[in-house]
Amino acid sequence: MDDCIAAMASLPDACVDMVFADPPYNLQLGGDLFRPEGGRVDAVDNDWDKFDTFAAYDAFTSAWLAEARRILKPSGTLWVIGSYHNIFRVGSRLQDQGFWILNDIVWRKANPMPNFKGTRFTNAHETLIWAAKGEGARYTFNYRAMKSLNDELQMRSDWSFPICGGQERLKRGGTKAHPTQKPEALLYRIMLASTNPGDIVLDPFFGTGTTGAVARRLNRRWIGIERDATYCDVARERIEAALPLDESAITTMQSPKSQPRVAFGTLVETGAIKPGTQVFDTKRRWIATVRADGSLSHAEALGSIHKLGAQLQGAPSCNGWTFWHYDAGGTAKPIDTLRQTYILATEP
Amino acid sequence: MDDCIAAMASLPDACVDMVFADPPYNLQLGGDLFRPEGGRVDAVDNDWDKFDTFAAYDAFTSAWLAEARRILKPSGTLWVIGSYHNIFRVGSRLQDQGFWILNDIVWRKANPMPNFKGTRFTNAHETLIWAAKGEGARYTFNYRAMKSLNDELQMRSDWSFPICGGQERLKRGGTKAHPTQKPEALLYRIMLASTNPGDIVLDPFFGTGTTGAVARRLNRRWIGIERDATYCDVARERIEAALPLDESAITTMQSPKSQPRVAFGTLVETGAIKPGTQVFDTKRRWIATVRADGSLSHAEALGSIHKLGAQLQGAPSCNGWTFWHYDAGGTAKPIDTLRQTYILATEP
DNA sequence: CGGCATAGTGAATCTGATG
DNA sequence: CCATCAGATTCACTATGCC
Repeated sequence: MDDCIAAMASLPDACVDMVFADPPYNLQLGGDLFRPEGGRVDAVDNDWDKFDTFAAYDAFTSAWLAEARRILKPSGTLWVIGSYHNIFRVGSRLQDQGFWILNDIVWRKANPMPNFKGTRFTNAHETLIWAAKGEGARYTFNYRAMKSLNDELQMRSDWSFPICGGQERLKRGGTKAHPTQKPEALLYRIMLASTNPGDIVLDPFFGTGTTGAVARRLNRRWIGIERDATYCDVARERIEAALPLDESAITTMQSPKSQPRVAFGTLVETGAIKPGTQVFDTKRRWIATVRADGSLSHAEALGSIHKLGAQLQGAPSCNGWTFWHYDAGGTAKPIDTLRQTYILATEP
Repeated sequence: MDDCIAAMASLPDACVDMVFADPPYNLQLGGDLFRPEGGRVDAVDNDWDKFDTFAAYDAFTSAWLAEARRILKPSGTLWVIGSYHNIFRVGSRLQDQGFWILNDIVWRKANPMPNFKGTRFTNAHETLIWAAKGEGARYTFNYRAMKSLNDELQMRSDWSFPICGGQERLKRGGTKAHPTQKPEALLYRIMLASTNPGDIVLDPFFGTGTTGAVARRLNRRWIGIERDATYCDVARERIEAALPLDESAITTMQSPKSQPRVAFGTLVETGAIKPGTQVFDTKRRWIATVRADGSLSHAEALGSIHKLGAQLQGAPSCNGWTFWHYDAGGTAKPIDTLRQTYILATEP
């Protein structure tokens, strides 16, 4: 239970892998929170007052963003959720601070509250920003896990989830415990996409602890900052009840990138494919010969499986593992098959 | 043909009913990007999208927004479209100038370009901001027309349209006449929602004149500002050919209602089925385990509900929804039951 | 003329490890 | 810092051409 800026300030540099933030955006509520030190302008004019309010909100935003950026590891990422009231201000400030936006994500609400007066479009979505610590920074994106979640199609930037209600909605004395409780499904996808098991996730506006509950289920570590004691109580109770998922269920589809790398030369050395063997592309436009050092030759041309494939096609690059095939008892198989067999045989 | 700020400056105060702006996005692209099959992506590399710094982009944004606000009637509204590269900066500046945001609208693209390298989520939407001239200003919103367009349900803030292609995409010498032509359906909905017949619509970044063509069809007057002479030529030709639509054509402008597609992963995320749950076929020949990313595992085999079902049976394909079952209090039910329940619970 | 295979394309901040 | 190289990576839709 603490003010989020002060609490983050007490943490060391570069200590967390991900920050998820659901900052307040009701400009009236807790107005004094957003006042910059001594900057109160005694205004009567509405426009001036509004400017003052934006300036105060911006100062608050910049302050917590700066702390969040400081405590993020170089490879860490930031997630912020908001609506049109505040998201443009937040997005602009985080760009100013050097954060590098990776995606903006739209959460489409399956069952939003209607616009009762019929004066605008039904507000049926909220916006999330996903940002790395800076341009060119490395970051975690579990591409294969996301693709798997979406029936083997790339996960898009628009996500559909119902709003938080029913059993999931936490109550206190018959009424909702928190006005803007986020669905666990949203945090589930966020953490599965951009963190690994054991990573540390920090939420500076913890509320009733959705971030903590999902982190526990997915075997991530978490830090929650919340200054309202009642919310803290609700969160504690809830997270204790959240059961971690079994290790085997948490493992996700891995990208080939994270598999051990095997050189084609190793397959030649171990006898999986013999020097002198002929390899070819699917349409048999080119036939090349495997050499003792793991290179391929075709007429005068010579190079690695990738380089030769690219050169012959006149392409900028080529994945030799899937381009070149060998004859396996009458049927053509990509040489990648040999690599997979080798990996399976040598894995402990 | 003119610079947009100078051209707007030559107009009197409060003379237009609506401004639609599709400003440069400031994409900040790096080097060439190649597709997996080898082709090169034809990127937006035009000079008009190049800005040295955020500060330069912001100054440009504030300048054209100020002119747009000046020439708007008190009851007029502004529409701006952008992506995460620029929309937060634009939104923040327009709020600073006193514009009052009415909605942010998400254009969900039915057929976006994929993320070829698998490094981020597929960028599948763009964002529009709809704003009145100030807080409390009167404005036009044709609530009934929008509700009617949407099968008698309130129009939501997320709109689905295909990107502009096919016959609609304007060509010049065999290639696209403009790199970022917007679909007419988008402008159609915007004008139908927020203007009346005879109103004046101004577009400071006219391009190939989508705004003008739709305005003519809907019997609105228009002003287009464009400094590129070639774009102007294309626009003139196009608008001359644009004929007012009859009723039957209007109904075809609506996007076809797409069948709700639910990924198995969504059921895992929303807790409808938990990671670690065991699923099996009717004859219980195979038992598989649900994993956190919505894939199934069975011994060494691993894949989507469809892929794994096909693989185990040695079949070319398999409908995993009806093949796999779960234990529902003693009786086996196909996992499709869960999907149907989810659709019923979340469809508006 | 239809069906099917192949090719092309769209506002994109699009690799990572090693030397 | 840069250069080099292994090797991973795509969805929906339109247009064209062949049979």
